[in-house]
Amino acid sequence: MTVATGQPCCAPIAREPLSESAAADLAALLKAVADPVRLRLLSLIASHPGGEVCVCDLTDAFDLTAPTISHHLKVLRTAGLIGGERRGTWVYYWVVPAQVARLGELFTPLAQPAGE
Amino acid sequence: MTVATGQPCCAPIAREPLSESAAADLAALLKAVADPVRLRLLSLIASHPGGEVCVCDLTDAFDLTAPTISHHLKVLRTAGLIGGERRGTWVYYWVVPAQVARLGELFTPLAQPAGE
DNA sequence: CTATAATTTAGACATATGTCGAAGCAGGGA
DNA sequence: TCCCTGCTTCGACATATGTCTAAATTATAG
Repeated sequence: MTVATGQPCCAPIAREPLSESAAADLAALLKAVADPVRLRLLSLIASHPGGEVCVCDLTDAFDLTAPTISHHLKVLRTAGLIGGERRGTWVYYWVVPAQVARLGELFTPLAQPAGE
Repeated sequence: MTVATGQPCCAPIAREPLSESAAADLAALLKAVADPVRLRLLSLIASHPGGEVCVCDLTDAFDLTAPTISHHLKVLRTAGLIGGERRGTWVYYWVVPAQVARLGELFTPLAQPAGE
């Protein structure tokens, strides 16, 4: 009848129907990571020792032109998932943990379907 | 220096660079939820007492035609995020927790940037 | 000041995606 | 049997997205 797990019960998504505006907001965030290249970019940046990566290193990891990588980085940045800064000749990017965490929280404690 | 949280440290995405195929696979899953309508649909289904919802109830919640709702449900279903079945006159849908959990796990224990 | 290297911006183009109206397919009743 | 209701499939269409080439921008080195 009631939930069997020790969870605080239910991801936001399962607790109550998402409002139209919350859905739009979250969908925009999800769109930013719903691309193979951007997922890999995010992973590359997040897993890099030091937490920062030079664009030059990112470009080498793909079979894509620099403008394309730049475009994807901009999408991630606009979504607030990464931050970036120019330092001399190179530009460095790092992840913004709080924003990435929003994605995780959305689905995580889902587990059981609502009623059960 | 080392991570300060009690976390098992780092979501898969931050532990090591995602492989090309893993990224493609996960991006497909994320694409399925990276839409305001589908997010709301998933939330409506997940939060419904009983864990099942009739399509007729879903259609009423949106300013969209039935074919469009049907299309979105198919996308969610193809991604394995929901299951569905016809029972007499009506068709019911429910969420598949394991698949939804994959999304949460991807980002959840991220927290700190890798190196720090 | 000019040349070179690292990124981003701009513009173009092909493909993918969201939405609709019309038609097709069950099931349940008269 | 015939029809009506609920849902899906089909085809069309406008918009969004990913990628490229060419050009602009910013910084360092001669």
